[in-house]
Amino acid sequence: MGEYQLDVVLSAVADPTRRAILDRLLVGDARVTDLASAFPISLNSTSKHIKVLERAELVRREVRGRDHVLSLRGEALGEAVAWMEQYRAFWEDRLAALEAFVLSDPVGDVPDDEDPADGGGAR
Amino acid sequence: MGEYQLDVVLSAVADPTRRAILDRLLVGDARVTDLASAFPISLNSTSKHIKVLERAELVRREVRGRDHVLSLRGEALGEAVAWMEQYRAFWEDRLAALEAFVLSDPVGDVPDDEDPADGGGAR
DNA sequence: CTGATATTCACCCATGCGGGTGAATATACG
DNA sequence: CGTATATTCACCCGCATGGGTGAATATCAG
Repeated sequence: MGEYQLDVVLSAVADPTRRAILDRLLVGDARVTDLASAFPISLNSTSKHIKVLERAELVRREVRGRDHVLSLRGEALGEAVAWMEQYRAFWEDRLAALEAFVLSDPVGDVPDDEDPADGGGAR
Repeated sequence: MGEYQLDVVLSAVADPTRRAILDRLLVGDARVTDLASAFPISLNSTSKHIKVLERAELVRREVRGRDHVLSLRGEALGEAVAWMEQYRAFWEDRLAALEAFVLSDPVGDVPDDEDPADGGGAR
């Protein structure tokens, strides 16, 4: 839910191997061994990565006899994206805004020195 | 760009303190000291976190004399979100899709065959 | 120049993490 | 039953990381 889960999810996805695992699962479900053989890491290491992804609720495990079938489960990513959306204004509309005032301000009164908001003030 | 930057960005954002710093910058620019005093960590530690955020291109530093003013710079988050969007189908439209075929298939001929993507199956 | 403020640099320390190996444990198969 | 396969458990190792302290390094103010 809150902060903690975001920690778990983001740090889980921060690892390239784990992202690769997720990418692989995007194609279809797979067993631990399948995943292990798809990457240059040991079966054991793969097992650990999976556990991390499981804790982050990014994969679901279905035990079928001796096989553990992993499948994708992206809700957690949805939450992560939701958090990032807060910052959307800082990557989207950014160029648009710049372009906008540049075009609409032939005088050249460019506020290149951003307003320091509240930041500077104190002390 | 590719994989590497995603590593840097995601691991940068995976830390709660760094996310808090970003949240703080959402309100307005701030100096290193301002950020440090806003959290229970030392000035030094704050400086390090900022450097990490800088490497991830999540904050911009403008040196004004002895003050370093930090400001938000979310493009990188945009890329991260772009990566996550790949998995959108696994959290969004999930219920919608389920509901959809349930409603549009009164016969009950559900494609429950071996659709691996589902995984949810019975249990 | 001298002192105060803002940041960083250079270390130190504990912990966590990715990866590896070898031994359990569970399930399938003959 | 016994053997092979699938996963995990228990450790071990190297390294990065978060956090801390104290000493540089800049810049501002007298």
